[in-house]
Amino acid sequence: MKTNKEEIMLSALKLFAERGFDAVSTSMIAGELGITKGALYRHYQSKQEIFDSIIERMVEQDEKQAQKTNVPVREYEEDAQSYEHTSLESLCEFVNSQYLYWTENEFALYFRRMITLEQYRNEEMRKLYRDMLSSGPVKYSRDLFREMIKNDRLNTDAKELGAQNLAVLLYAPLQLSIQLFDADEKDNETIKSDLRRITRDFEERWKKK
Amino acid sequence: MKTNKEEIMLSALKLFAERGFDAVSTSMIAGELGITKGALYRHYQSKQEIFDSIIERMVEQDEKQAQKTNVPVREYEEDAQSYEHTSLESLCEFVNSQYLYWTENEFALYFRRMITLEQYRNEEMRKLYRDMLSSGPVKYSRDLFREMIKNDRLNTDAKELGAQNLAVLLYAPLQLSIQLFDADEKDNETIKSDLRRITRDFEERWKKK
DNA sequence: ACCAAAATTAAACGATCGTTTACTTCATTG
DNA sequence: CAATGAAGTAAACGATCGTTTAATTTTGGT
Repeated sequence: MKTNKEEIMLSALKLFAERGFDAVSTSMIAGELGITKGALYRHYQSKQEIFDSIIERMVEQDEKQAQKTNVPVREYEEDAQSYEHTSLESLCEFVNSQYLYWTENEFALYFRRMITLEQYRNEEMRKLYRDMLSSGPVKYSRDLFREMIKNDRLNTDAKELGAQNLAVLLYAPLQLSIQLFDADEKDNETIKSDLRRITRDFEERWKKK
Repeated sequence: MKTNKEEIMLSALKLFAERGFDAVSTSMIAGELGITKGALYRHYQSKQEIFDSIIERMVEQDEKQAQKTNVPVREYEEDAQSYEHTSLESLCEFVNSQYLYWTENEFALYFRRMITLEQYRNEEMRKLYRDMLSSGPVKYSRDLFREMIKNDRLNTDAKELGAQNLAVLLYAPLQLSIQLFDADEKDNETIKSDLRRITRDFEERWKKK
């Protein structure tokens, strides 16, 4: 029965996502894997190192995920060039793919819950939660809307409402949909199609006539 | 220096909201109050009892808060009568007052964070989180929209979109606004007025012409 | 000012925490 | 097949957990 680092990380992640880092003991992690806690230390130097490697893994995966989407990368490239070809359509598509990512990708699902539980602990965790799940994506799409307004890709109503509010209107339903998923996973299909309906409505409403 | 139950409850709540129930020790709670942990047990039988009394207190306060709003109470009264006089305007007002409640009422603010950290622990906590903060309010306003559609108080676009999606569109910006507040409390005033702008837009969009 | 009641302290309880140690079992490969 | 290193076990470490106990201090009413 050879346990590897990957298995330990996933078992620990699932427990951290349910109870939070401090509430999960090394015995619990080991128990989940059918080994004793001493054996964990053959693979990781400490419980903290397991946590750190989860973060590291997620940051990597998130960067890969960002590259796959149609929208420009989330890095701070002030280069306006990259924003130039963003369409309302691809932004809405991005929202729907984000829902799938945070609910159906196993690692992303549990990581999201874990970081939700750790967000108020210290500045580092708060920043991670912010960048990946709350104000980060909002700021990011606000910048895209700003550019789209400047380039006259949206209608006059959109210009009047402003980039920040547009970003909130687009991103908020995604956030709530994810929460509804957590409330009852069985509603997944309904939530998914409702979100699709809502983004279609969004697209229709603000596109240039 | 006479410590009372109220002080203990609030100190414990603030710590629970930062770290989660399991991660907070009785020594930490006592330390926050400038006493030793043994003294806590003159007021509460156990650490769990402190937690339980926080829940109890919040449920009471939440019922009071619900009665103060213009919208009908959230109880399961299938009595359609009570929904009859709900207006789009009062629903939007409700959303804005909810933002104030969950960010500026001290007890509600810390309780919300605490229950956010406990939501995945067990079915009881999940239900509490759901009822107070996620699918509960959505279902509640969905029912209101359903009744408003039936009574022909909304325009044809609203009818076509459906009560559930309207509820999501109304409630989601509130949820995200609260998250933005948590991300950076200094933005409170901006977030507040943005939310007001968004609900005004909502009202304008779906009201019967 | 005194005295009972209430509040607090310091110390100890067994349990469990994260981690280390010494020893045993397993799996691979030359 | 024997040997070698990795993987796992069981036990112990000191620290801290939630809780209890006994002694001490503080408080409030007459």
